[in-house]
Order: sequence, then structure tokens, then C-alpha cells
Amino acid sequence: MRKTKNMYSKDRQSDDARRRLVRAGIAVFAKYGYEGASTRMLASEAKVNLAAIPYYFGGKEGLYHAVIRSIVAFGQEKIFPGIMEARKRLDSGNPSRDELIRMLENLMLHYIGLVTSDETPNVARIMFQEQLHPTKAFSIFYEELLKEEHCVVTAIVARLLKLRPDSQEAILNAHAILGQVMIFLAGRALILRRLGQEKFTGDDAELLQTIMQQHIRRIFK
Amino acid sequence: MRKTKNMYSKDRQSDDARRRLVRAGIAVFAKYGYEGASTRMLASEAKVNLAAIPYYFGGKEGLYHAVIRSIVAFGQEKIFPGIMEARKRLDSGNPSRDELIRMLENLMLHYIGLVTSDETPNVARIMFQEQLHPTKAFSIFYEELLKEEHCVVTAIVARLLKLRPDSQEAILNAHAILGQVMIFLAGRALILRRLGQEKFTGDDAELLQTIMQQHIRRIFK
DNA sequence: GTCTATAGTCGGATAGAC
DNA sequence: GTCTATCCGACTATAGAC
Repeated sequence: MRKTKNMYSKDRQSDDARRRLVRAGIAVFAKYGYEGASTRMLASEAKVNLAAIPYYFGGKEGLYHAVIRSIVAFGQEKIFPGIMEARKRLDSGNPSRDELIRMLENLMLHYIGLVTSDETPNVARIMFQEQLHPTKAFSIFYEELLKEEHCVVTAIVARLLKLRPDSQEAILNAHAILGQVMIFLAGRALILRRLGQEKFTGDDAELLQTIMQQHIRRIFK
Repeated sequence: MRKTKNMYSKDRQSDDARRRLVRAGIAVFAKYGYEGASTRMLASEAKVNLAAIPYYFGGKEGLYHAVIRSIVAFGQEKIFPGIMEARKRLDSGNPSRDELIRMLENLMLHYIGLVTSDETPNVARIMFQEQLHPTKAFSIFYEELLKEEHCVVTAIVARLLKLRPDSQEAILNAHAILGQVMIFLAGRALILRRLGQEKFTGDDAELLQTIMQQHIRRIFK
């Protein structure tokens, strides 16, 4: 039987080291990519010993997978509530055209919040890295996060356009709609350089919201 | 004075090795990223000797820059004609609303052609890699390719919405419009998995064209 | 659990024969 | 210009002291 003191210290410190490594991993993998990130960077950013990476995660790859899982959890926490609510309203009840448009708007406005927030860019960079170089991690993102999100948006778009929700046209249309926001994550460097800014401001967020509302209303009204 | 035979053989073989390396570089850097690509992969893909990379390009980084330059040239060839024509019509003459919309449509339809073509994905992957991890190469892309493209689209959008072409709103709006197509390059893995396809078909291209036309017309009419 | 020291591997670049 | 052989540095992972 373990002593209380040991359990405390073990759990607290161990959790601390693991947590710091995952946190550092998000920043370092986002900035340098999987190959570009070295275990030395990761350890020093997390302020833990180099050997802690193999010890806690079995190696660099294990740490990366832990980072992926933490991103999935972050995403599920941030976007699933909205998604699930939309899904529910679609399945039960028969939302009117205006309601459908408002649902779509709400989802998009929510994404804009993520785009312009300070904690999202690193997460988003890792997700887009995985799109450019899909590994096992991309399948996890897709199955546990992106699929449901994409399907719900497709379902809304399909209803608005009177298409089948599994039709090619509905899927492509939904992707284009989502692209209007997503490109601010994937093409972040371009738009920031174009604006002459280091990061997005609250004004940008507001402007984007009105722009997105206008686009959605004009496209679907 | 060099002998004709030597010049011939030098130029032909040297050009051949250089060309093969650049060509292989596009494929390998696209697939694995800059850090992930090794000189050994690059040489073997190009079917040249490992030492040819330092010899011709001064090293891996030099080869990468040559690849970047070749992509800029490719892009200028593929998209500048359309861009320049639009720019000319904007500067001289006073295009009508319908003409502006048609200009925007034409640019977007052209990009759809690039999205669904077979030779573009690797080029696009390298460009989006540079957006996620901007190096010196990103500045080259921006200054010599993306800036003019983005400015022209912004100018068209600004006229349609009666905004100043350097206003935040016009710039963000144009980026969102472009995002509808660009996301098919940046988020290629996602949409292909969603469609259950390995690559885009001619049908996808057609559908996308009609979708994009509808969106643009509804947004700006 | 945490650290230092080090093993073992692979990367890019070079030297020098041809 | 092209090749083989090799160097050197950086990387990840491990062994073993504390």
C-alpha cells in the first residue's frame, strides 16, 4: 500500500510533467511541425528533463499522440456543444428556413471566435499540418471531430437547398461555406501579412461576423 | 575557349540533373515537408547522386529555394494572365456590375481548375506548408504571387460593395470569398475523405463551378 | 521520478578518385 | 560532372546513479 505522501507527490508531479509536456508539445509541434520539432526543444520548452519524454510517453511519437488526443478533447469541448444542439434540432422538429439559416450562422460565428482567439491558432496549425501530411493522427481528427462537424453543416445546407444530405453537391457546398472561415486558419500568414498585422483584433472578429452573416443570408435566402 | 562538345554535354546534362532535382523536390518537399524530406530521398527520387545537391544548389536549402522559384514561375504562368487582364479592366474603363461579377467568377473558376488538376496539389501543399511555417520562402510567394492576386480580388469585391479597396472590410471579404475555393487545397485531405475519394473528378470540378457561380451571384447581385 | 552521460542512428556536407 | 567513401553534428532513446 502506497503512502499518502508518495501518491500526492507522484500524482501531482507526474501530472505536472506530463501536462507541461503536452502543453509545450502543442506549441512546439505547431511551430515546427512533427519532424522539425526536436525532443530537446520539447523538453526545454516544457522545462522538464529530456529523458522525461521517453519515460512518460514512450518517445517523441507517443508525446505527439498525446498532443493529438488533447487537441481532440479541446475541440470536442469547444465545438461539440454547438454541433450537437444543431444535430438535435435537425433530427427532432422541422426547423424553418430562418431557423436553419440562424443555426448555420451560429456555427460560423462560433468558428470565427475560434479563429480570432489566442489559444486556437496552434491547435489549428497542427490540424492543418495533418491535412497536408496525413498520418494516423488525421484519422483521429476526422473520426472524432471533423466528420460530425462537417456532416451537420452539410445537413443544414442540404435542407436549405433541398438536396440530399449525402449528395455530392451538398457536401461540396458545405465545404465551400466552411472554407470562408477556415481559410483564416489555414491561410493565416497570408491574411495577416495582407492586413499588416501580427494577429487578429476584436475589430477583425466583428467585421468577419457581419461579413459572414451577409454571405450566408444572401446565399441561402 | 571551351569546345562545343563540352558545352553541349555540360549544359544538357547539368540542366538535366538540375531539372530532375527541382522536379523531385516539388514532389518530395510536398509530401514530407522541408524538415521531413532528406537529401537521400531527394537524390534517389531524382535519380541523381547525393553529392549533386550540394554541387548544384549549395545544399538542401538551396534546392528548396530553387523549388520555390520554380513554383513562383509556375504560378505566374498559370494565374498571372487572368489577374493582369482583370487589373487592366479595373484600371482603365469602368466595368459594370455584371462585368465585375463575371470577372470574379472567371478568376474563381480558373482556381477551381487548378484545385482539381493533377499537377497542382503538390505545388499547393508547399504553398500552404509555407503559410503554416513561414520562412523566407513565404515572403517570396507573397510578394511575387499572392499579393497581386489578393489585391485584384479585393479590388473587385470593393467595387461591388462600394468599399475602399484598402479597407479592412474589403480585404476580409475577399479573403472569405477566396477561401471557398482555397479550402479545397488546404483542406484537401478532409474533403476527399468526406467524399470517399482518392482525388477530385471532372464531375467535382463541374459541380464546384456551378456552386461557386451561385454563391458569387447571390452574394453580390 | 529525475537527472547525467552516452550509445546508436541518421542527417547533410565534403574530399578526392575517376 | 559524377561517383564512393567518409566525416561530423544532431537527433532519439537508454542505462544507471541518485
